[in-house]
Amino acid sequence: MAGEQQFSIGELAREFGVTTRTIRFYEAEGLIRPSREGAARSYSRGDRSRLEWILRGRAVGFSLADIRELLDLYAPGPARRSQIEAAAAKCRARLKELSTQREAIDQMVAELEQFIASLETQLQTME
Amino acid sequence: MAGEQQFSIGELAREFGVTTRTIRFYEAEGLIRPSREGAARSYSRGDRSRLEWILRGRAVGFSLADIRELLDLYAPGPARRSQIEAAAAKCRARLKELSTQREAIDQMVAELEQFIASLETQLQTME
DNA sequence: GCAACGCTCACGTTGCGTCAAAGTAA
DNA sequence: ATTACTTTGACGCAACGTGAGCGTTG
Repeated sequence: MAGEQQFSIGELAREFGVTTRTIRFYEAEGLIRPSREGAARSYSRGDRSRLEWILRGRAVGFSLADIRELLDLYAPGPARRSQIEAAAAKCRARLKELSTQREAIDQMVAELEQFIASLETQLQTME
Repeated sequence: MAGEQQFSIGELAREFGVTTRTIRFYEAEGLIRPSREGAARSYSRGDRSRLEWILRGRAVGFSLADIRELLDLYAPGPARRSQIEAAAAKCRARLKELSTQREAIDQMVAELEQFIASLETQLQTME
């Protein structure tokens, strides 16, 4: 029964494209609790998927505080209904922010294209 | 010829939904240079639209350093041909980044919607 | 014996928030 | 005289980056 695969911090960092500093920071913030082999951190599969989850949360723009809250949904056994509803509300709020961001990007694209055009006509009139 | 409208820092803050601290911070970073009426800052229409531009840049995720660079492109100058061409190149680079960002946002939206759906089915199975 | 990896401080950075203490205008 | 607005510090915070200086493992 020695089939329990463990990972070093460097392996996880390479796999997920973050620095070891980031992973240690999440531990200092109480988001992961890897075991130790001597002084070195040793990550189980559970730890690994927990980290993956954190990074996905980060990728959609959640703060670490948000992520901690969402992680707690799956931690203490049965999540309460009110917790789940709160989580869904947060997600919907984030969706709204994202659509605002999209609009800003579209505006910015239009402006940059206009600006480029004006630069090009400037080049035309120079010669 | 006294038709030049000026704005207070508070007016701009309210209009654009930011704090006065934010606006002063941008000034400290050299992004805006309002005139003064006594000790108080006084913003011209030019200053106002400059601020608007900064905020839109911020909304699409540019760093203040990025924004400063882009603002410098708009700034009136001797405008040599090579400079204009460099500016256009930078703008096109930004455009590429923006389309990448849009894709990232679309992905986030999709993931968040999925996650919300999973939360809702959880609520269903609770009762 | 040395490179590659790990560890723990600990200070630096960005983009503001959030007071404090004080001046000014209606 | 009170209220609303402004000013300049100056410290706090999130989420890490970036070393320093050291131990350990192949």
